[in-house]
Amino acid sequence: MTPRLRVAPSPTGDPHVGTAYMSLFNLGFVRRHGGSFVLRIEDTDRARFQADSEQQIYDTLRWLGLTWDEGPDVGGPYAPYRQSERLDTYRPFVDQLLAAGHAYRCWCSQERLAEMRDRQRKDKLPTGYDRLCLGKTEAERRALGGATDTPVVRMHIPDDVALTFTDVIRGEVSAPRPDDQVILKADGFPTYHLAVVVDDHLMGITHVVRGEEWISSTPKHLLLYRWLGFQTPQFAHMPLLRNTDKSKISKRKNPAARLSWFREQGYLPEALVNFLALLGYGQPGEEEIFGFEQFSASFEWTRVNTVGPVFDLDKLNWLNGQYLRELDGEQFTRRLIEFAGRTDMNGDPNVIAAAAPLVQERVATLLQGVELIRFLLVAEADFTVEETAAAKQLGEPGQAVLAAALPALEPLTDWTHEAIEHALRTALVEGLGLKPGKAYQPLRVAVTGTTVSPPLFESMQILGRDRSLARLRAAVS
RNA sequence: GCCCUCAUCGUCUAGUGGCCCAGGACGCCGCCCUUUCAAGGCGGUAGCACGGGUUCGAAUCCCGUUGGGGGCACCA
Repeated sequence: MTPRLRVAPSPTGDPHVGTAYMSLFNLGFVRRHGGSFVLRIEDTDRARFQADSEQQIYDTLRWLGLTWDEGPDVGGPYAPYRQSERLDTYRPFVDQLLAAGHAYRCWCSQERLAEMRDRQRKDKLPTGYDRLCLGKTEAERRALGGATDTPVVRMHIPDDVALTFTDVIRGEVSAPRPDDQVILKADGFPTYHLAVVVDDHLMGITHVVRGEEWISSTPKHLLLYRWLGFQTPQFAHMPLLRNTDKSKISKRKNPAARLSWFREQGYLPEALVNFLALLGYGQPGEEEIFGFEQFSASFEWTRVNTVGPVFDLDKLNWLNGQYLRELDGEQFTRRLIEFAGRTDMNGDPNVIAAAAPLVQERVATLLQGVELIRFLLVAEADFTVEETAAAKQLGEPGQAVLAAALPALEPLTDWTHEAIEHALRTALVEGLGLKPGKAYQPLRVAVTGTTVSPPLFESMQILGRDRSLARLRAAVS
């Protein structure tokens, strides 16, 4: 049997990093065993639906190279792959469950349900639907009050519902006893529970890979599979990615929960993939740096850990730096220019190309790279020197350095970093008897505006004679 | 509150009864290199949550405690 796995994000905002995490593990398994990876859009919640979100899902996943074999945009034998376009598909199954007595209509209003929950909470009882509508006709139910015109359909959970199942990551797992879960909402849309089971079956999904938070609803799904006569797939409940405080990773507490954040910050997709593969997973070998091919070649569900890993940006930064430095110069330059093009530092590509070799081994992200050469990219009128840097380096001693440096540089006709270095070394280190650090730092501040920059002489060469001298003169007080 | 689930350095992990007075990586600290910052090199800090068992022997097995996490929606 060739495996068919799917990832099923809902278009409800910025794609979540968890979507990439699940996709990576799905794909690792699929590529190893020669199966198919399916992308399905689960847009059954029209209250939270965001139109542009679906495109963002495609863009970020493609950026990471986690591509699917079937999906709404590429088609496939089981189309449509968007749940909102499959409403007619779900209806007969609901009717079938209703007819068999496995489901029933419920007219309880949201208000009544909320009150019921509050009361259960207060009485320290387990929460769950109290089955007021079970076995009643609409008229009988209406007589009791707290009813609405538009009923939902609920599962009728039997007393002997199976609470344990086998998970390919965790082994035997038991889950809490479910209540009579809604499977068809008042607006005619199915809930997740019905839709996944039906779609996974119809689409031939063999392994259901999802987050740990779904363990508690698996018994409901198992029941649905049985009632509908579907073969149950295998389950893999992945550990949840965590914030630093160990809570489930959230966009509110963690910028890294937003998948597009990594791109904005200038992370390399291959570094992110490597990092994600490291999370909650034993390494394929000694080496921590490896690509998707290696990950996939030895992929095993049993190697996935059951503890939710904290998303550690320090490690990602290190990894990204490693990938950045492994790039050959041309590649790095290309990526840096491309990245700059998406920021407000969209400067002259030739300048970026000239400066790229100076920053490649100094930065962890492309964003840092662009920021480091900002002083080369800004319009001269917008150039400013940081206040704290000026206060520190452009005082008395700094002015002496400037006074000696300017006459040494002004006569230079050969504006190369070698010539600049020679002139400055002669004038400052030998002439004034300064240590190199003391000698060059004021110039660095004057020319780059900060105390941290790429190498000074090369920077001045790229900046050019006129702009360099102008900035040095401007720093004289 | 109820149910489920998990537990090795700060973080990611190796470890499946003796090879472990626990190994690697990131971070952190120190030194070297050095025009700043990085990168690189060298060295260091730090952990089996706790308490009982089982066993000749436990990080590894069992029980309990504590702690963490998740779920308990007409959200996924």
